[in-house]
Amino acid sequence: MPVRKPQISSAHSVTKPTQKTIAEMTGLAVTTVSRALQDDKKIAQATRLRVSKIAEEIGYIPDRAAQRLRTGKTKVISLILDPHNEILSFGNSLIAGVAHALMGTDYHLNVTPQFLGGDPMEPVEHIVRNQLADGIIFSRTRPFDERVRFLREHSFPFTTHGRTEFGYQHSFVDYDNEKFAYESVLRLMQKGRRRICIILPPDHFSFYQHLNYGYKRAIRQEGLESYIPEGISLDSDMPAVFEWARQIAGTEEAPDGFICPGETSFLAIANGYRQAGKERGVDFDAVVKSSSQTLHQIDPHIDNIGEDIRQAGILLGTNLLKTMQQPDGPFEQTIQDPDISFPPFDSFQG
Amino acid sequence: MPVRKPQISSAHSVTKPTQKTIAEMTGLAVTTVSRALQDDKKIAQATRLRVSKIAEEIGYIPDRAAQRLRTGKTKVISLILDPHNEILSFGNSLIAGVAHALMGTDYHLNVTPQFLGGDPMEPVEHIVRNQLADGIIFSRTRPFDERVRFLREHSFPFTTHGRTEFGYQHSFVDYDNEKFAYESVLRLMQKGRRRICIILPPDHFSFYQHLNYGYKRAIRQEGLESYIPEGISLDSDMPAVFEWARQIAGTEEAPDGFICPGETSFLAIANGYRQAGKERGVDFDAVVKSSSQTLHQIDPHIDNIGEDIRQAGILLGTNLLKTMQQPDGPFEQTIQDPDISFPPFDSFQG
DNA sequence: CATAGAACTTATAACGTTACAAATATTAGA
DNA sequence: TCTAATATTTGTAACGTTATAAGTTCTATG
Repeated sequence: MPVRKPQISSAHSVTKPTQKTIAEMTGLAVTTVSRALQDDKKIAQATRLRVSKIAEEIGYIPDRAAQRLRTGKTKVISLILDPHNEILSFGNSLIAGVAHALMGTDYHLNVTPQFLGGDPMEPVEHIVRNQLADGIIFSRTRPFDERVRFLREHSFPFTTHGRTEFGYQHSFVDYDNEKFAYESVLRLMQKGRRRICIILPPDHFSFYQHLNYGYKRAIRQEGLESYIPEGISLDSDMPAVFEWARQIAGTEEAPDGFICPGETSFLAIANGYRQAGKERGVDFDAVVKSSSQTLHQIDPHIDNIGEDIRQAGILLGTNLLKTMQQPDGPFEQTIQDPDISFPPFDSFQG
Repeated sequence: MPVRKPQISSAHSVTKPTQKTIAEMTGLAVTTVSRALQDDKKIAQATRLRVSKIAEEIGYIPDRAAQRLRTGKTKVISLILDPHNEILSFGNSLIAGVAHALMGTDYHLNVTPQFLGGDPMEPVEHIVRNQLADGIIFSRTRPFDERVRFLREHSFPFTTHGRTEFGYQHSFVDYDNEKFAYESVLRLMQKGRRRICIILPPDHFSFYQHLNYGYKRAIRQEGLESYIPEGISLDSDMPAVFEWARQIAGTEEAPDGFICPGETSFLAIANGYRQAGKERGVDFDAVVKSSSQTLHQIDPHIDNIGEDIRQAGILLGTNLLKTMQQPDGPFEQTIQDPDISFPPFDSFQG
């Protein structure tokens, strides 16, 4: 006689618990459960307590798809990341920071890759059109950033890493690149350098302006020579920078001081000069911007100015949350101060 | 004879178009529209064509929340990323690769940060419990990886970057670290190095075994000295590695050859040795594993063995898609070959 | 003790999609 | 021409949640 094997649905019920489950267990209506879970004050406190306790017990987890379908809220923050390598681990740090800010909230972090050289509008439009997030964070703003305009027009919450020059305001976190460049010039001059070169980002970015201004101001003020290489930017391929540095190192016009707003350009230049037989500390010096975890930790003798990108991520996350909670509230705007911690040096070095 | 007027909604309707919109425009039932959009052969080809044409015209985009609520499918692939910096731009490259593989499909990429030092099970459990994705990709497997076991038990589609040693099979992409280590030893020996040191990852990772085995095999074969530093791993802080290198460089037992399966350890060691007055190419040599875009491009004289992480991402993406389409299909397993391209060197260098 | 108001609960409908079963239209075969 | 089979379309219900409006019960006040 064939025996039908008993369906052993283990101790725990097979189907995942919903509000309906809780409603059946408590004898309440689903609506009441829903509102109790939202901690609606119109529901008796005793009920709210009872419901949340049972929810906890049976491991109830709200269905995000259903919530989203009903409310239109995705509970997702989208971080648009382009894989430039100006600062090593820029992406990692920013992700870590935003994720940290979102911990404890019911928001999820979604990282959308922005392909280098691709249309920066594309991911933004995609997210807005497909309702993929409730808020957007992006970086590398331009003075009149199309994305900012688009998101404003659609009243879509966002925060940026970097400033714009629109008449209206929006929430942002930026780094004081002007000060970075200014202080860098002074430091190099202090080391006796006169021909100081700065590697700038492509000129359509906002921080191009800031770096350039700080640099020029210090150069003029100190009566130094300005040197901005043609055809080389922060986004140039490393080999291109390397090759450029190697070639210029042997010429009359070779700079003896470099401002590198990112580790990669520094590495490329230092190597190029070395190939040409020139050593850092002897023939040239450099000030490098890096995030806390990298370069200056392995070479304490590098003149480093820090940009705390993880902290920027945290600020961006919390600011965006604020903006989403009260869309008409004040705009949170932070400009991070450069972390200057130069190693001591003997100004009369032999 | 009364003719049903086609609903002419104003030029641009204000509300976003749904299947209902299309149904009203065509006079079809919503069900028919739904099935036509799925290209169901039971629907007349003419109808399918008409529907898809209109859908295109009015910019219809299926509501993912509704689809998910109904079907249980999220159409999301989750990439779990831990922010180690063994290889610079590991994260960026992997993201770029997976995103590339997903292009053209209707799957979205979702990057879940795995906090360094956090429980590796946590993000996996979170995703499975909350139904946050249809498939998972994660890296840095362990021989008997809990995540693999968990996902298998839940019949949840996944692919890994790295192998495991379970009896059963699963889809993965891995790098031939054994060969990398082996070839690295040979290269260093070829350069006259005898005390060859390797920086290994923490020993619970699968690729610890592979690296270690390849290294040991070559060391034994060539009758060289093995040197594995205590307390230093690929995940050690850069300052710790730097400090260790600086100190050992001055001692009797200082290695003269280094195998660095990642750029950061190389940078730290090279700087440590330099601080101690020892130069690469003179007092020691190193073989570095890096992904295509970084180190060896700015210093062509570094002995580099490449790991194409972007390509790994592409494979992971496509393999996972395959696995999800046919859960009982064969497991795709790829082991990437190290890209060895040493610069020429004069073996009798003066 | 009646009653207004507060406190609390609930039924209904809807978000947009798709699975299922049922209905209708079309074609082929006798 | 009628029937059977096939091709195509449709109505209904449901996924899990929440907003709205409509209940119900309780409490305080006169």
